Amino acid sequence: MPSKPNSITMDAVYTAPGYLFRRMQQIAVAIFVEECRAFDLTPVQYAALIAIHTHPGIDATRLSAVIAFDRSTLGNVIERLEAKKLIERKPSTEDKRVKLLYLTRAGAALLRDITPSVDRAQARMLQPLKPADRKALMALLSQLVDLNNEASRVPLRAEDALEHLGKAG
Amino acid sequence: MPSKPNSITMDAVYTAPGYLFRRMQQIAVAIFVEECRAFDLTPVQYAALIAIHTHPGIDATRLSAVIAFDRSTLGNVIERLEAKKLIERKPSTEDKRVKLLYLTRAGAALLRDITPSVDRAQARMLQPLKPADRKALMALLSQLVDLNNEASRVPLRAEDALEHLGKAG
DNA sequence: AGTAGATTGACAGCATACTCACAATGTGGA
DNA sequence: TCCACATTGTGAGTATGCTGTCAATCTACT
Repeated sequence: MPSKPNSITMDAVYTAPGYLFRRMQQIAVAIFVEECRAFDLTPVQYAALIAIHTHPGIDATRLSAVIAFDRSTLGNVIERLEAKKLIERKPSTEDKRVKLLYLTRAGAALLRDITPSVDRAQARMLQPLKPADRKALMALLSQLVDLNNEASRVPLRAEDALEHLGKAG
Repeated sequence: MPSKPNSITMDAVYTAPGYLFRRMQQIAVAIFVEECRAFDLTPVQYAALIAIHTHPGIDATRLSAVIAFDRSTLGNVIERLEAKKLIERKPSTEDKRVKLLYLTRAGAALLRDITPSVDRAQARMLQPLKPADRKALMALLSQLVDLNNEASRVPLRAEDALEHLGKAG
């Protein structure tokens, strides 16, 4: 079924990098949610919990840099995590604008319990590929994400997380 | 900077396939929007326009299958495209439930004019990689998306688009 | 013919993901 | 000191992306 020359076809969509990235993200989220259904946690909420666990007492702005997540959106995510009693917000004594984030005991427990499900989800995403191809894909994608970091609206700033250590009480 | 054994660190996030897919999608959308700012068109709206151009008279349900896009969301996308006068909705004479989708003259013109910008955006997404690596990444990702098609909530059904041909007036 | 079940588009609701704007607060330079 | 500027959290607004449900309609089976 040859297409007319000069005509726009669906190939312009199906073979475009952007389309493949969108599809893969869709698939990844679907697999994550399915595997973690029992815990009622989204991929973003999981990333936020991990970051707060790794950097107790981090504030929202720094958290957004650490997980490359828009600050406005993060506000809602934090609200939901707080409503589920997985994290706590405590005002900083040094800066009245800042609210520091901590895992609750329930949050820490959930993080421990959900790990096997998350690992299963991550494995499932790559499962259809041969092991060597999985490694190759991850290597290329890591590179590309790193090299394109500044192109996104919210670049990843992993080192930002360390700043609060000098200030915290 | 060694981490404690048994402790959960940010590596659990940064090296996870799901996180890389999310980051890459974020970056891809940012680049697309930036390149196509003059046309005020999102990646999803672009995909929908291409699909309607390729399959004039398609209905919303089949369109959602052709671009692997959730039907509920697609309703809003169609509304916005209609508001911008890029597409038209005409009731089907054969099935009173169905509304058939067509590009307007303005929609066709925009599709023609935006193509260079879209191509530039797609190229920019992969630019940081060496040409051979770009090909390798796209090949692996195409494979993975295809093999994982059923895992997503809205699997791609490219062949669905052909069904309306037998029915249309 | 008539009805059970499927399909279609629409709607409500939740969760990302971004824009811009704003008040409260903090910081550094004149 | 005081004032311009930056930062922090928050809010409104838009756009995906999903879950449901619903009425209208169509199809297939009896």
